[in-house]
Amino acid sequence: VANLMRISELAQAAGVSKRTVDFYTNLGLIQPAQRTTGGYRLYNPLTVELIGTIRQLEASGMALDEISAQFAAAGPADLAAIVTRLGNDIETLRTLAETSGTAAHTMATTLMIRAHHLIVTATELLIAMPDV
Amino acid sequence: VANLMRISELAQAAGVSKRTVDFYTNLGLIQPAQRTTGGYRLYNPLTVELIGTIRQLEASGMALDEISAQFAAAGPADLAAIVTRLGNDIETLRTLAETSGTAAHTMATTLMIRAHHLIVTATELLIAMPDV
DNA sequence: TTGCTCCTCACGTCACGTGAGGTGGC
DNA sequence: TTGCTCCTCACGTCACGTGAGGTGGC
Repeated sequence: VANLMRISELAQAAGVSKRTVDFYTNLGLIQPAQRTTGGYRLYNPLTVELIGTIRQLEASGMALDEISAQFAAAGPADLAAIVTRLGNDIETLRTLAETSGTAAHTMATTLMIRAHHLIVTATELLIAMPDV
Repeated sequence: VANLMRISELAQAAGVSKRTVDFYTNLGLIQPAQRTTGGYRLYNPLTVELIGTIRQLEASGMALDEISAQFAAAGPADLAAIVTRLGNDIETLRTLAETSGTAAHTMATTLMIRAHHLIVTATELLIAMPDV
């Protein structure tokens, strides 16, 4: 196990404060790969990406404890099933969109933009997320 | 204009406290259709549904000021375009889903479930939202 | 010694309300 | 008068950090 990072290196590389790394560690969102005999945390460099992922998820509106719960989640959920269901529901929405009042239309658009952000974030995760 | 409601009727019908109706009114999220000469607010009964919509949007993670901004938004956004884009991006995600690690898979599933909630909410809006 | 780290306790900020109390309409 | 309403100022709670300060490792 080479190249483990101390907190300030990690913070710098991830673009957050040391305090935030400390905070996330205490929440259990990230864990040091090991500790020195003196108790210094030593992080796997992949944690840099993991922090990036956490920030993305936060920006998508997930609370830290939800993110934490997901990282701890046991089995692989059925992503394919939910994606299929999503596709179907979008078809429903598409037809509805053609005959709706403007106020609802505007609100719905906002929701769909948010949904789109989530989908983009999920895609980026599948492409880039380290399996820490 | 018949059947205007006072604050306690509205609160009761919408299932929120009078204080909350007051709060939303002050934020401009809802408006009384008129006021009595003494200043009592009189709300359109459709406001009951509107409050329901607001609660749904809140539950979907929208902040009140965003909801407010959307109600105030001018033009009809291009819902059809964003829905189409969403559909395309879901196709991308579907193919990715077949070859992803479990950690990313689990996170992505969570995001998709949230996206699905947004889509369901948007659909319900298009079906039910009063154009207040 | 110097600068780094850990830990803990407290504080800061923001969103979303809620309480209370004085005021006037009904 | 009674109960309703308005308004305002303050407080409560929770999430997400951040500050500061004492401690020990490097």
